[in-house]
Order: sequence, then C-alpha cells, then structure tokens
Amino acid sequence: MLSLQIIRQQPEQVKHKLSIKKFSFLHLVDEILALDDERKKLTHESEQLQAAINAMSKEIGKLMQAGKTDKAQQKKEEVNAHKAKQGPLRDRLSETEKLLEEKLLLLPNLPSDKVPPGDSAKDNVVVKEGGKIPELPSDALPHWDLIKKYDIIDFESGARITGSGFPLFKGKGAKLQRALISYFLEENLKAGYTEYSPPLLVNETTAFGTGQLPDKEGQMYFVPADGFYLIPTAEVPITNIYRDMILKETELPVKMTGYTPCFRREAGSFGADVRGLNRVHQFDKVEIVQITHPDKSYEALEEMVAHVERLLQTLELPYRIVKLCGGDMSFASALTYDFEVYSAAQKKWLEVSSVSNFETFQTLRMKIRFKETDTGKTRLAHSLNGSALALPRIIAALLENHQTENGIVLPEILHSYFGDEKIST
RNA sequence: GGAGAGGUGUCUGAGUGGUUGAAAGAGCCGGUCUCGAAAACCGGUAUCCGCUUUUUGCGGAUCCAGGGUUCGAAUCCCUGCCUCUCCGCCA
Repeated sequence: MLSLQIIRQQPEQVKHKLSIKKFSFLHLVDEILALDDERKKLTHESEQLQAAINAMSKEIGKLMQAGKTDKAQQKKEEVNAHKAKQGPLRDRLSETEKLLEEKLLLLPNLPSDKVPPGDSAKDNVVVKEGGKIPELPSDALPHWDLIKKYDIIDFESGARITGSGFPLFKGKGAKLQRALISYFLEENLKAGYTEYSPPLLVNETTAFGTGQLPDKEGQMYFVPADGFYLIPTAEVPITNIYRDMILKETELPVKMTGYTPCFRREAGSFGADVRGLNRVHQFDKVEIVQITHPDKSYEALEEMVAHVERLLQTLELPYRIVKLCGGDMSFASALTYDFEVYSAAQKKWLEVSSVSNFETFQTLRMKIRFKETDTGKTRLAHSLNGSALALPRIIAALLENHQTENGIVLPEILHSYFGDEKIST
C-alpha cells in the first residue's frame, strides 16, 4: 500500500504516476486527503479529551488516598461528562480511519521512473535477447504431443483425480521435475540465498501482507473450515517470514529461496493458451525473495535478473528479457522484468519468470523495517521477488526446443541431476 | 480431540486496580579507565499516531488480539488466537 506521507506531500505527482499505470480512479487521491484531514482533526479532539480524563483520574487516585472521598466523587462526575462527549467523537474517528484504510488499499503501487509508458503487453520493451532459436523440422511437435509420445505426464488421470489443470507427472516426467527443482535450488544457494520450505496454506493476514488480499481472493483456493488460503506462490509465505520485524541495517539484504507447489484458480482462462502445460492450476516453482535497504533495491533487482538469466542460459533455451510497461504491470510492483522463453514448436514466447521490485508497497503492509546504524531511525525496507524458475513452461520449452529423432536431449547441466542425458521412448 | 499451565520490552524475568512505558539482570550503543582489551564504573537503549515551523518539547495509544467492568487495568471479567506439559489419535 502507498504511504499516506507521499500522498500528502505530492498528490499531483502521485496522480501522474498512477495514470502511467493506467489507474483510472484518481479521485481516490483527493478523497484520501480529505479523510486524512478529518482523521487528524478528530484524533486531536479526542486526544485532548482523553488527556483531560487521564489527568483527572490521577487526581481522583490522590484524593482517594488522602481520604477525600466526596471531592473524588465530584471529579468522577466530571470525568463522566467528558466521556459522554468523547463517545461519539471516537465512533466518528474509527469510521473515518476504516474508510481511509479501505480507500488506501485500492491504490496500486507507483511505477518507478524506469517504467516505459504503454497500455498493454504489446508496449513492453524487450531489453535483451539470448540463446539460439533452434531450427526444427516441419514435423516438430508441440509439447502436449511430446508428453504423450514419451508418456511423461498423464493429463487425463490428473483430471479424473482432481480436475482439468492438475497434471499428473509420471516416470521421467516426475524425475525431470525433481531434477529441475534441485538444480534451481542449488544455484540459488550458491548465489547466497537461504533455503526455506514453507507452509503451503496461509492465513488471511499473511495473504494480505503480500497484496493477494483484499480483492484477489478469487485467484486463490480457500479452505473455509480453517480460513486458510492455498499459496499461489512461495512469495507469500516466504516474504511474510519477516512480517512485523525490525532488522538491523547490517542484516540486509535478506536473501531467501524456496521450492513450493503453487495453486491458482485462474478463473476465466480458456483457449489455446491453456493447452498442455501453458497454464495449469497446480504447478511447481522455485522462488527467490529479497528484503533490501531502500537504496540498494534496484541493484538487487539487476542482480536477480542476471541470476535468472544465467539459469536460462545454462538450460540452453532461447529467451528474452522484457521490461513491463505501465499498463501491463501488476498492482503491487514498481518495476517488473519478465523472462520469456521461445517455444519453438508453438512458435510463441512463454513467460517463465517475473522479477519485480515492490519497494515499500509490501513492507508497509507487513511492517518490515530496519534500524539505521548511524541515526538509529527506523525505516521501511524494500522487498523484491522473482521466479527462479517456474517449472511447467520450462519443461514445455525444454521438450519442444530440444526434441530430436532420438528423444529429448537435455542440456548438459541437468545430466547429473536427472541421471541421464535424454528422455527417449 | 480431552485435562492443566501460560502468553510482559532484543532476551531472561518481576509486577494482581492508582505518577508502572513498566523492577532487576543480560545484551547492545556511548563514555571513563587501559598501550590495547577484559573487568569495573557512569550514561543511554521500544513502536505507532497527533500537536509544535525545526531542534527542544507536549499529548495519545500499545504489557498476544478483540470486547467488557471501573473515575482509573499489564493487573478483574468474557471471547478468540498461540505456546508448553500430560493423555488420546495419527504419518
């Protein structure tokens, strides 16, 4: 969420930046400012009364000890008169605060100055391309056919056990997943990340912290009996590890990684985009998360981008890095780089990672702060995260790009993790 | 799931209705001492909100959370959450 402070100080600037994100309810900014003024006024009045009440209560204490009960009784009545005045004031105050909070939560994060203008995915800026797009024969198969050919995922059984979008990995397919997870985690460890294996169900407060709630509950699976949400990404539990904490400046940056299954309802998706592994309800992902000093977060973002890029290079996949334009960015992000891998048989780019800086948007909600060594002041940290990497589309791309007459020839880096060089019939 | 105990500051831990934002100790920061360090001694050491033009200062809130009793609550009552111990069930 945005801090009231920045809205108070630079309302016009805030509106301008929100409009870059194609956010259309700019009137919210003025409404928030009006509510904030109201809140301050009511707070002040209510606290004046409270201060008077507190002072009188202390006097009553003294009078009672001195045995002057009738004088104390007189004071008590005075206090009661003050309290009668304070009651309605407090009700108005809490009403105002609630409304203010609700409106504040509707505002998306401000885009960083580096965000290119634009309305949708077509305006995103390709900042880098790498790898080589393979020349496949004309009878090259899309991954859903390769999956059948090598019998590595059983979509029908998955659908029977649960429903469509819940793939059942089998044999070499299951092992390939395990190999990729191990490989990604090992590389993340080498880059200085601490490994976590978090809970897969989270409570409401946790889901609120990273910005899934309110508003996006439709995207998550929910367990009503216990009030838990199935995580849509490891970002949610892992970032929340530091919720309500004040770190020492020297403890930054905090670098965390974790493998989890991810659950997404993906309501409303349909068509060719959802074929095979392109979009599923349950998938595996290795995530990286950083909590950084506010002055270092963009450095960290670049470092994370470079790290993910290395992973794709070693997997020998053709990729490109895309900087998202204002209109295509997520609610919580200040700057996002998407990684796309070219799927040679489908002839299209598939998003396999999204690396974002959230600046203080999440840390304000979660109260993740640090104490400055020099001044002793408490400041909000910045939070970032990215996939390193999401498995299904990586598998789709590996299958399609590395298909040969003799099977799927895996990149060398995976051989030791997979225990073989290729997948064949 | 059943029975009991408990949740206090960075930590340990005192506090059962009236200057208690909270004893004491530890830790941490600064200082004295020292060639330097240790020890000893002295001082400091929560967060959020509001007022004050700034510093200074003032006020309010916070002793798991939310309600309640009271002139006044860390302290009493209710509800919820969590932790620990024992029993049950179970991978």
